[in-house]
Amino acid sequence: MITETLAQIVTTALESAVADGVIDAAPILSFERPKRREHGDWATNVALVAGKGRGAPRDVAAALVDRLPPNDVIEKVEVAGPGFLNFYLSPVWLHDVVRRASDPSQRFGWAKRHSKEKVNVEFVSANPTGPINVVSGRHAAVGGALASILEAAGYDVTREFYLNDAGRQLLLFGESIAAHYLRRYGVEASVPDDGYQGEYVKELAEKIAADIGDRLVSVPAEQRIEELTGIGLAVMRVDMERSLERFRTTYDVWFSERTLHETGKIAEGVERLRQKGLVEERDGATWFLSERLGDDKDRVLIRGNGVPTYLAADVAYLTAKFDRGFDRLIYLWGADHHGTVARLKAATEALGYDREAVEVKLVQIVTLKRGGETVKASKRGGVLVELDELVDEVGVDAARYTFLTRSIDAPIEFDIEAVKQQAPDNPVYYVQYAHARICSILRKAQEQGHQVDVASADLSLLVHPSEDDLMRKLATYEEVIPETAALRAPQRMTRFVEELASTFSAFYRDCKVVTDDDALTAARLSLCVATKSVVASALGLLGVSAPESM
RNA sequence: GCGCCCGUAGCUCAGCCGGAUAGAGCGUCGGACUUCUAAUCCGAGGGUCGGGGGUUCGAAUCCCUCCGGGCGCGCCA
Repeated sequence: MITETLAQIVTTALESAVADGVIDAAPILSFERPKRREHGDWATNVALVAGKGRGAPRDVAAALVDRLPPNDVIEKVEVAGPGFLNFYLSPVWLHDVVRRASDPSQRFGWAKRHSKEKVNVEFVSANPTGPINVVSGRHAAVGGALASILEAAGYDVTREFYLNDAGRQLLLFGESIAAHYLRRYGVEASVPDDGYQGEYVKELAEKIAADIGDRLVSVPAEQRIEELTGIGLAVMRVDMERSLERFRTTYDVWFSERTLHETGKIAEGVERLRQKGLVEERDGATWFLSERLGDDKDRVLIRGNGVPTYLAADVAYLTAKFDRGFDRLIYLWGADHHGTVARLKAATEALGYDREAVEVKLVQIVTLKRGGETVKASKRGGVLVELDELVDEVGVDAARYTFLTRSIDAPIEFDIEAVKQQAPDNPVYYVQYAHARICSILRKAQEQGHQVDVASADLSLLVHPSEDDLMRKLATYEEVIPETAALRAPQRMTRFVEELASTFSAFYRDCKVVTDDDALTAARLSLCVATKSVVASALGLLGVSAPESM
């Protein structure tokens, strides 16, 4: 990457300046891309930092310029403003970018060296007691994009869904199905007050009845509920997976909470904590002394009735993940779960793992609205906006893109009517249109007998400011991937691809690609191919399609 | 009361790991299609970056404080 080369050059100058007593020590060196074109290709503030207290950062900057070793990268250096060093690079590096970017098999922008770090990204993990809703859709879009971007940044990533297929919620779900099932056969029954009221439960019960008939009507209630829970769970599980796949969200692992209970892992986890002296029996329950490890208060692991809490399962699950060899666990949780982060971190430390290896990203609330009216999404209450419904209305691309332009820290007000209405104006189409347009140009070039051969094209013909801008924008992709991954901020990728599309549009406006000038046409076609490849790559990481025509 | 998040253009939001003149989309107003895709482009208008204080050569960005909004503070998940 060009910044590495620049860093080497400037470091040499810094060392020389230290040796000569111009500055005391070489500060941390960083480069940034100036917002304004006249500030060069890359800038650094080292002189400002190193000159601190010495009064004249500009003098330090000038001294550094004098000490830059000879090289074939930097075309010009200027000392600017309070003491910035602005570097203007030789166009050769941009040509190199175009060549590398134009070949999709080279995966331009992706990490060259693969980290050994194994990362587990767990996201959505919704209760399997109802269809995937719009809120989970945000998690699916963000988690999936984040996982892909981490992969591009060189991590070994596993996408995981934690299936809460145990516990009270599931029982309530089973009881709710059973009530509808019985009523279907004329037996009086009602859904528990705290059960699942949604219409889909009735449909589910009827579907099951159609499959298995009335054989569960006359069996003991306990058996009926157990069997219906199992069948209902399996149906919902398939349904969720299908909705998520339709939303271009796939998983490597569906991890069942139930297996933790059945294999004794939960009891083991409690024992491990007990051995650390962090478990205490109190009021008939088993407590984790998490307050000692930074939590607000101690937490119950095993209730008085012998049933483990969600935390106990989390402890076992945490262990299971580390046992599978992961170095880092990223959890995407709804912001309403932030209160449980401290206990998970406490458990991490208690079990002897690195606190920092567990990273909980809180995805802020999605407030659902429908025509201005707030709807409280709740599976149990029966009010929900299904992801499938959103996809039916606005399509996968627009839905994903809408979620991916926002920071996970930003609460989203999601008015489904407004989103449907605005769908045609969604910026995603702008980006896709740019891609389709490039494809159209390439088709036209081919019709006219132009061959695209980036290797032999004379890229030094690309001298128009719009060509220059486009090459520079392409070059930034190499920083966008690692930055987006490091900040866990998929919206950066969305912004980037939008800017790239916009920069391409300016190029399209100013520079006719297919002309009688064969050499220039070849150069511009190369730029088109590179742009197409980067747009497709970025959209791919976001899970958005890149159409050949629109 | 305590904790976490948010407050930036009319609306929805980027920018926040300190940098040079704060951005985008939508909306509004005015322009551009015999042209490689007008799902586009060009231009205009629009801002006490919630208020105040501090740190710094430099603050939308870091710290403190206040105000406003959201979420959470269970032997629920």
